[in-house]
Amino acid sequence: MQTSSKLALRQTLLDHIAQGNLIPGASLPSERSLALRFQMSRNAVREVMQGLQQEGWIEVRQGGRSRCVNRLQSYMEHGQSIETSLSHQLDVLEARAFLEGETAYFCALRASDQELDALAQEYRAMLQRRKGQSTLLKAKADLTFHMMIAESSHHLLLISYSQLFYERYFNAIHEVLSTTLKRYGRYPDGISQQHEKIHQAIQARRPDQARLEAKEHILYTRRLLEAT
Amino acid sequence: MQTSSKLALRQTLLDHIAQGNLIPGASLPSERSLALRFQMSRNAVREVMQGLQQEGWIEVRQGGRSRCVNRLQSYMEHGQSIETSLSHQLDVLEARAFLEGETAYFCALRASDQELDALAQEYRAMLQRRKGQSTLLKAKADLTFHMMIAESSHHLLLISYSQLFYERYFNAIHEVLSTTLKRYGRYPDGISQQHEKIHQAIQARRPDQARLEAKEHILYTRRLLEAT
DNA sequence: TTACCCCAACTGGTCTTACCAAAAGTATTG
DNA sequence: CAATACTTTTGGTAAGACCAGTTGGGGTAA
Repeated sequence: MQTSSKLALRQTLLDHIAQGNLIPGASLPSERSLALRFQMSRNAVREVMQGLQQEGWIEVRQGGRSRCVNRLQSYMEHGQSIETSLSHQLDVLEARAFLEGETAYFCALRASDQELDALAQEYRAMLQRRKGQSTLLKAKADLTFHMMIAESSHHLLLISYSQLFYERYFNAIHEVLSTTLKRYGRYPDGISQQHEKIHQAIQARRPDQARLEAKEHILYTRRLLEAT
Repeated sequence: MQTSSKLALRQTLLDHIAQGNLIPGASLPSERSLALRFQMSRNAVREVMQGLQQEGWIEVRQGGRSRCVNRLQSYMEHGQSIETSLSHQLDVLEARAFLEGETAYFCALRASDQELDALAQEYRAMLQRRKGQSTLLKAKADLTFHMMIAESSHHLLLISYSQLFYERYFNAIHEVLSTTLKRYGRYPDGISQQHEKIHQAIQARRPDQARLEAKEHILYTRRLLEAT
């Protein structure tokens, strides 16, 4: 009976990870609370956690919370240099186009109602904030919006990839935005409209439409940069 | 302090395995005794054991003792059919020639004095028993002698390999012995002499000599079979 | 307001004790 | 000698206590 509890706990946690409820970096419930919820001793919980840790799913530190791990990390450990060349930025945007399309697709498909509400709220806040702020903050707000979409996709691979992508290529993305803003003085109408279209498609739960809009949005940005 | 104990215990066990003191199939000390010996809680011991189990070093069953595992097992899981054809038997003997040579070498090099005594005792017993017994028992006695040499080699890879070898190819080996005995009516003098030479070389702790004799011993058997 | 620091609560790490369940060993019995 | 029943041993689980870091919030000072 207790052995099945251990398996149940393990499976539950793995499911949460696989389904994107426990995204990389998110903290797991404490051992004590899990023991309580699953009606098992903390001892048994620890053994499950240790197993998951050993398999590279979670990260455990004394005192701190246990965290879900981004398993793609090791695949990105090559080449620390973040290129700022034009060709590299174009490459980044090409990859991002695919990524954004898929995350938008799965977000529209899988996001919970609460997540959609939160997304709408963040979107409105982004519109407000956009009026008078530094380029850096605008870029951050932009990324936050896109990251929320990614996190609501409940797609482990996409979430992991997005995290690393934004972490690693933030400078490149910021550069693009900076260049674009410098040229137009403000967000081009195209970009604002595209954000709006993406958001509407997601809220309407139209996955294919969301994918199309998101992909086009990035490719539009790419064309702007390319025209330099 | 306790963390270092865990690492120490883990390293100690792994060392014992690597050095052939804990051969595959051998049982480990109980959790309670290890906790006592290493001055740590049984809890901590269990975590170490579980780690080793997860990495495939040991096998744990409730009630029974924990056992060291033969990690080569999975590499030998192909082809269940034990061929008794001549060509296959010759192949087996060729592989065995190398194996016996190496085990004899490391046995002469690394065996403890107690192990050499036990080997001498087994050798004498084998000589006595050889006089009037079934072919099957003679084959078993022969394999026991060779297996003792392998176990005294303190060479994890050779021990693991020998175990699987004898387990899997016992029938083939028995067949060879049976054919040989049928033809000569008894152990050929060559074989007895070779056993004697191997044993003496090991007891004299002359590794190269032991390897030479052991290899020659098997190749001699192989030639006998080949001459069929 | 902002930045910093400190302390209480929280979380993982370990130890102890007790009891259960399965295997292994031992004595008994046919 | 073999089969059986009993006892011991061993791993599995639980509960409680305490230690050792981390976290986060409130207070203080700049």
